[in-house]
Amino acid sequence: MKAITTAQLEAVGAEIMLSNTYHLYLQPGADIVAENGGLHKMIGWNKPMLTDSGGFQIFSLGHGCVADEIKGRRSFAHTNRKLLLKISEEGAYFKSYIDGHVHCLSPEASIQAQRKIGADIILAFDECTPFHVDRDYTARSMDRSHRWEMRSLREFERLANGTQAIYGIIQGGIYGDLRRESAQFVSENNFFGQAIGGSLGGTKEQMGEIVACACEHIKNVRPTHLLGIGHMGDILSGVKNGVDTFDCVHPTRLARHGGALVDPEKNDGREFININNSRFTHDTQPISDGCMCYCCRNFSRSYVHYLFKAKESLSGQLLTIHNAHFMVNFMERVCSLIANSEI
RNA sequence: GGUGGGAUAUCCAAGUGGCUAAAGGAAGCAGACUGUAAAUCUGUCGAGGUUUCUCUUCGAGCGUUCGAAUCGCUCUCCCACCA
Repeated sequence: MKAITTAQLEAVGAEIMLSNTYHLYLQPGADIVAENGGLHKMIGWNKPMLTDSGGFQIFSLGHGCVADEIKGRRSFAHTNRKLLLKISEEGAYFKSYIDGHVHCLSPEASIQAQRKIGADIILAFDECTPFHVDRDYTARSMDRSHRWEMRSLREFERLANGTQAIYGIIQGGIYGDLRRESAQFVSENNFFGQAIGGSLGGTKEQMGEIVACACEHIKNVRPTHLLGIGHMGDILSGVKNGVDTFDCVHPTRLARHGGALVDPEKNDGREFININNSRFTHDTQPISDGCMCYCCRNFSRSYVHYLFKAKESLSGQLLTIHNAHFMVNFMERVCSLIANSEI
């Protein structure tokens, strides 16, 4: 988690953290994490943790920014360098963006790295299928992901020490029948839970349909995770379809860029305010009225605005605390709505 | 007192006769951000008008030229060095 300490995260009420196998694999390396006693110990986080398999990052190298692909947008960054070299049955060959060395991340290599990192929940290695790809490719990619997931499961069972659980991943892109097939595949195999991944379409409406379709065909009562989704409306929509957990860079990245999450009902439907805006220069109110986070209890919009204008690193830290608190609080409200049968 | 260098839009700074309302930064203003190569990226950025348009601008003034931020003269102010 960028711009925030684990102590601050705990204070905010966060219960679980997602970490990134791909980045830890390249730097500092899974062995270094293991030498530090595992990731929990290394970063001082005594609560649950999951790791992504690295699939998303590797395939973002081949298609520009996958976040853009998922949304059907053209990527605007990292487009010049082709770092994804080859996808074979064995795994994905790619060049390190750090030093140019060629690596192959296979299901076995990903699981081995995740074993060393030591998160409580790990993910099977899959191919994150992009948006700008035809049905035929999506189908073949899904089949390969299924084979990779089975290899992930076997490697996981081979290395199992009783402290980790593994999720399968539902692929299938924007095609309902493929999503159904993939959901059935994951349900029928011995995963602890399942995550919904890959392209979720070009619009929020399409994303809602795809998630609903995937959830509909899950044939068990295991936990379901929706990968990479974190706007409030999308979370609510996912929850209504039966999704249990989410992960997303949005709250923390937004924070570092000056975006503070707020109640849309009090802000013309907008989910955040841009604290950089000049209208906050003299605004001595807290970011979010009534918010109990460290930032809102102590500081004004005017002060945070000034910190951003002055490019103080504390600026991103304060808003990251606020946004993290805001999301935890939001999910607590969602939980109580479920408890009261209101959704 | 002498010699040399300089003065460009909010700031820094290119530009030495027409392609210059004037490169490039910064600041300012706004936008984007959904399994994090993002403390990043994009747009805008003299004043007006809906576009091809008009007006004002490169220290000040006068001049040369069809045409000047760019050439000449005078002045003002800064900087360096020598007395």
